[in-house]
Amino acid sequence: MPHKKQTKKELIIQAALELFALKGFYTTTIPDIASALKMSVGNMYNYFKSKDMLAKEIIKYISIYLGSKLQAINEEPITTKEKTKKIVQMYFETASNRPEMIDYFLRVYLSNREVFKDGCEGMACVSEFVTEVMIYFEEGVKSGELRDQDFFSAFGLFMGYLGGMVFLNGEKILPNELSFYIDDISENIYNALKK
Amino acid sequence: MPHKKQTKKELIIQAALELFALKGFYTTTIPDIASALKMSVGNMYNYFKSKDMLAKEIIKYISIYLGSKLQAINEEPITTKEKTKKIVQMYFETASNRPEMIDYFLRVYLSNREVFKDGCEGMACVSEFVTEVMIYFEEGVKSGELRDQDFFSAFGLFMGYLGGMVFLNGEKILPNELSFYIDDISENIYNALKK
Amino acid sequence: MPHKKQTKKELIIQAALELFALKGFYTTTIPDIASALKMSVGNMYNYFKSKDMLAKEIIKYISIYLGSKLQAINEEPITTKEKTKKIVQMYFETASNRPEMIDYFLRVYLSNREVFKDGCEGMACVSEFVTEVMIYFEEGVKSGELRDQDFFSAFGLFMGYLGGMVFLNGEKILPNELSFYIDDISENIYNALKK
Amino acid sequence: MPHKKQTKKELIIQAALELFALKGFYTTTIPDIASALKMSVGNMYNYFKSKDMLAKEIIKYISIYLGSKLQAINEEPITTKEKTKKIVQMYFETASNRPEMIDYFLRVYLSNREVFKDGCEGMACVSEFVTEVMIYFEEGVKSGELRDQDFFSAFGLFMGYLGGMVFLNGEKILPNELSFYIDDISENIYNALKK
DNA sequence: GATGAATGAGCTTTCATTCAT
DNA sequence: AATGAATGAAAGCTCATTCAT
Repeated sequence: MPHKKQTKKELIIQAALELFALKGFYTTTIPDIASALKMSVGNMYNYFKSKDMLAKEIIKYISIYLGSKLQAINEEPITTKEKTKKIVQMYFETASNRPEMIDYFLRVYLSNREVFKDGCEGMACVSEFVTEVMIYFEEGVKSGELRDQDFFSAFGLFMGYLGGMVFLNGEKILPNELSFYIDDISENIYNALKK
Repeated sequence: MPHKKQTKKELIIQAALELFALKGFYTTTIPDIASALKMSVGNMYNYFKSKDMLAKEIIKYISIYLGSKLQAINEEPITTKEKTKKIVQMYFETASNRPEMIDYFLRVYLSNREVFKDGCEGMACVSEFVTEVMIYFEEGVKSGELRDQDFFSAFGLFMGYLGGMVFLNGEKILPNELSFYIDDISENIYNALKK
Repeated sequence: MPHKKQTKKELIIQAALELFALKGFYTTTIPDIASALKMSVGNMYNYFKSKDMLAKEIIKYISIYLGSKLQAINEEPITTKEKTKKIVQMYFETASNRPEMIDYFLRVYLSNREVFKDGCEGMACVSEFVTEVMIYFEEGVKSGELRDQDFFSAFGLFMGYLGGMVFLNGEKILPNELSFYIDDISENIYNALKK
Repeated sequence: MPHKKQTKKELIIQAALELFALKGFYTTTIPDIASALKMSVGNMYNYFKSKDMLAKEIIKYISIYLGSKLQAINEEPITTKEKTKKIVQMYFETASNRPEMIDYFLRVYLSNREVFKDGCEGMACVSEFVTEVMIYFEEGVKSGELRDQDFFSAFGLFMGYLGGMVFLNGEKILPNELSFYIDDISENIYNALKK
């Protein structure tokens, strides 16, 4: 029954994702995850070779999830300015509805180099996501809306900015909800990138 | 000899800062730090109550260090546009010359909530730094150069952007050195914040 | 189908024998054996009650195998001196052609007392083999060729010597192949035992 | 206090040696050893890097112990025939008084290849012992008492024979005490090796 | 007979912290 | 202030065995 196995693997990914994002990679133990799933520790290892491998599968999972959301926006017949806002909106919505996704990205993936060293070189484990940002940017340049600057500078702005805001929100030091900032921020970003 | 104690405390902070930034908080052990200092493990505990307390002292130390650099820029009689560039420059220079400072900020402080939970609520442990960003921003607004938007939105942009670039640089996926991007980035930021 | 069951049981014994001899009893897992046989772990347990029981059945199997080889030699109408050489020859041939047999004997059976404690007391699990050595010895005494010493002293010489040589060969520290030593060794043994 | 550390290391070696010899390498746990010493598990690791390393240090210790006993015999101004008997005697006395030494050799070292693979290649970890056997043999040849056969053939005889007897004794299937066989066995060996 | 997911006890090893010296 | 041996809880991971299908 390969389908059932797939299903259980995803259950594990989901539970581990939430715990890693909430408590951190090193402070979440395999028994923590197993008991959240009412599953035995030993059985966890029938689905993942090691804690590190699990962490890597999770970031892939997130990359695919966010990448597909971005792809949908990229495919809409709208201006780059409108896409910019939609992306910010999507990012903040994800941060609200599935905060573990963004938190994992920021707090587990970006911060524990040693875990992702082997197997996630460069952006190998987040390629689906990065690719879509690249498409957004290149189409904006092609259509004449965006300045043709170095992609990584633009990428750093976009992702750093959004990540920074989500972080501040997580620290509960933003006076308003994330959604409150959507207009300001997408305008800031667009202003920074436009021709 | 309280002076000498202060000195040794700083030596510990410096060594721990480097190791935590390089290897991560959980993968750096107290014996690691002690042996880097050719000091006994037991003696370390004469200067710090616990590994967590050491981590908190380090972030304070960084906050004061970066805060004073920012203060110097804030006090210069130049336009906000010029300040913006100088801040970007200073940040990237720090990232080049003392990478452990920025890395610690990004990879230890921002990512290990559980460690800083008690004692660093809100921005308590980085107040010196945040205060100077606030001053930069408020003076820019007062002088009429910057739009009077929510401070945290501006802060998130500034810090998220710069942090994102340093992260990309650390991952060795930037095609150029950080200094290459100073103009682009300070322009992007200024464009995003200006009136 | 009791016959088919016997067959599969022997397949398991053969595979387990090879793996135990090669990798050791404790470092060979039941899944190792099962996957070598392309059989499920659960099904293995339809044929053997436990890993220990499997180990015991294997040593019996080896005892019967070697015992029958010895019996054939014992039944030949030749002198004890000639038999001695034939036994050495047979032992070394087995060590060359089916090294797992001798290795299992030396490295699994002789070394893991705790496994064979219950059920293989004394020489219970190698009786077929020991019995034939006994016959060889007693006939040699009866015929006047061998000195009538304590059987176990003779047995220890014979088996210890051969085992020691096979061990040295396995360690790859013998400068020559085992067959090179057949004459020397059978002469040494015969000299030691003769009247 | 390096002396104290040395002392404790030897205590650990002695306790581990006994337990490994008695219960086997894999069935003896580090907690077993620690509690036999009334020492904490963690502290054990201040003296040995791993269970495997401990096993390797033990075999070295035994090699040195037996080597020095052999050396004393080798240095006596007696015939090779007399030395032969003394060696058998010494070996059996050790097997009686410190059975863990011989048992470890036979049941742990000889049988768990995988443990000693790295660091004990060839006879690297038993060189002290083997060297003395070599000296015994070569001097016997030089003095004209022993036949000049391949050393390893002689070594296999000697050690295999003695090991086999100790094994049979351990299995409690020898009708007499080991010492009972000293004359028989040393005569057998001498007859086998003499010119 | 056959499967392989599931269990859970138990292993080796690590490490923050303490404390006698 | 300084040492580093000692502690012991807890981690990641393994594997013989079971059992629902």
